[in-house]
Amino acid sequence: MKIPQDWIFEKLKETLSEKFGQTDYIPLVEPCSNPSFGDYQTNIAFLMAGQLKENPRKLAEEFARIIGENSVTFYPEVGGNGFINFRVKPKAYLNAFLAIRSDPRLGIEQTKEPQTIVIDFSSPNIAKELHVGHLRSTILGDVLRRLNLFLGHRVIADNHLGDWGTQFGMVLLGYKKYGNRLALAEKPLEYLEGLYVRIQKEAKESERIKEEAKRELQKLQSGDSENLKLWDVFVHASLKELDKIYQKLNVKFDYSLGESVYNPMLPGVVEELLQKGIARYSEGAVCVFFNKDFPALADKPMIIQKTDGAYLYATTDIATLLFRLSNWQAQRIIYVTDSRQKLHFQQLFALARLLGIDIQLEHVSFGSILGEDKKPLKTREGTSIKLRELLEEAVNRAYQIIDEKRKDLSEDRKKEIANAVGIGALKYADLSQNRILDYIFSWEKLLSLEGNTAPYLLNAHVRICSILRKAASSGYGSSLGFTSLKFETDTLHPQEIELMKAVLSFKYSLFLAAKENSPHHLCNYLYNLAKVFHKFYEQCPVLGASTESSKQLRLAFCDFTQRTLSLGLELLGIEPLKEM
RNA sequence: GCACCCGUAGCUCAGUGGAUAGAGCAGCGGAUUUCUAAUCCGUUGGUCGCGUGUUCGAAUCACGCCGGGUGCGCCA
Repeated sequence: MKIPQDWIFEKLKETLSEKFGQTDYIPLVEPCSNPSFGDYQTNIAFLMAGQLKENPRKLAEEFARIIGENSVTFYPEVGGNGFINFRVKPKAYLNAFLAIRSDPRLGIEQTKEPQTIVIDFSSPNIAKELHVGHLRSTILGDVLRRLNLFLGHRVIADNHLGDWGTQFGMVLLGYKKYGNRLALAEKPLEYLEGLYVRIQKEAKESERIKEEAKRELQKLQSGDSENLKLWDVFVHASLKELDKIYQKLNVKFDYSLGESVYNPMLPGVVEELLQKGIARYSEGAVCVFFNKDFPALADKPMIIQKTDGAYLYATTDIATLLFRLSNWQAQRIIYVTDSRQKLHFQQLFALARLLGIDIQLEHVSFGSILGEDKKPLKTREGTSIKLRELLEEAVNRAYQIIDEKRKDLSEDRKKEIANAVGIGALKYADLSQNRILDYIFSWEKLLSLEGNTAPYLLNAHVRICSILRKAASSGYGSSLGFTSLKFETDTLHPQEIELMKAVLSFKYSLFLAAKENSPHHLCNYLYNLAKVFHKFYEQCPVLGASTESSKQLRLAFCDFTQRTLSLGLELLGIEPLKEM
């Protein structure tokens, strides 16, 4: 659906082609850098001036004259050296709002070119507990899944589990040496990780242990029935525990195809690459070299088979890529992993090109989570923090705040709210930051009720819900169905206009977040919307509005803002609480 | 050694070719018999790491330097 900003864009394009005979320029229309200039600005005159060798100011004035005053904007003003500034008529905002307000998708169309997108995220090594390091991939990937689904794509969320790697050699050996069926049944992941750590330590000190672990792995990979049986037990125990965490985080997958699935395909993959001359033997290992077409990878070969015949992470990733292509007809694959794997994905993508695969491949990388000392977040003992414990602490801290502020609520309700606020705050702290950067983890900032935080957004949502509840109890039902009244635009409060402007621009934040795989654009938008709403809330009484039509219109603003916040939070994987 | 990422207010961060660089926190000063103050308003605070260039215009692009991080043939 068209909003004033779209209208301005189209008007400019129309003017370009009809009056200037230009179809190449794409005018940039954005909110004015300073509100005193107007609502929206465009730099089109600068773009054209360069090539046409004209004075930008003169061009801008010509645009202004041609467009003139119209149903959407007042007469455009030319500012600076050639900016064209548009001031939107309140009536145009109101019309756009009224046209959009009953749309369940809030005026956002589904894409006309749906793609099949595979998102590879979370992807932990199993037989070990999830730790902080898994948090970013898990929630970032989940948001990308939600976002692309909402925009109308076919999305396949695939948890590429590390269920076949070296850790199993250690765990198998550990279990055979110190195994305890009861302990395994009780706390599977903790127990398995304990075994892993123990053997890893022993292996560091003893070559013999190292060899034994390696042998257990080889036995597993060559189909030894005892080891396979144990492996199966370990995997299932791990998955059960993992699911608990995913459930707490409200993260869902369509598939959880681990590395073991691709294991049978690996010899064929290597064989094919050798045959095609893409790979060759080097120092006993099979390598892919990227000499000519990929200068950045010139001296960075990709090893796909070790001297001892074993396959690697890279080999599995190639098999996985081929699988996703042939079984799912993937048109785009997004890998959500930390930025240290950048080189690996450059190699993988380059190899895909060598194989003639030309689908969209993206590495959505992200930085590390640091402690307040700017070093990787660790426990006091120096071990990595378990995700399970991090979630518990977030919820506990939220509970303490709620317990303090809401003595009136039942115990169960307080727990529910603490859960949503704690987990939401944890997710939001991560998502609201540019993913490329490392970020510094701070409980204080996380659960603060001020600033760019989940609790602040939730609070705005809660307040609106409270108004809507009160309205409903006095007969205003769902404001979606409210009667058609005539709304006077000249009595609109500036904050009402601000609020309309804010809710109408929701779609741009979604498009940007999806295009750049960066949810923080959506967070910034929602934060601004919550701020604008709070201002409106301070200055414009809703239930106590001076006229009936004003009251109903303000209820409609509340309703639409509520739905926008609610959808935005849901896309971020945060539960939009109705009270807190 | 080479490659990539980062450097913006005391702190945490937005802003990646547009006008006078923004927010939050912290600090200071105000507002509440509330549509939930879990809020709002005002205010202090900047050689955008440094230098040179490209451009009508640079925090943003190019090159060089400084500082921090990450990666670089048998880990994932």
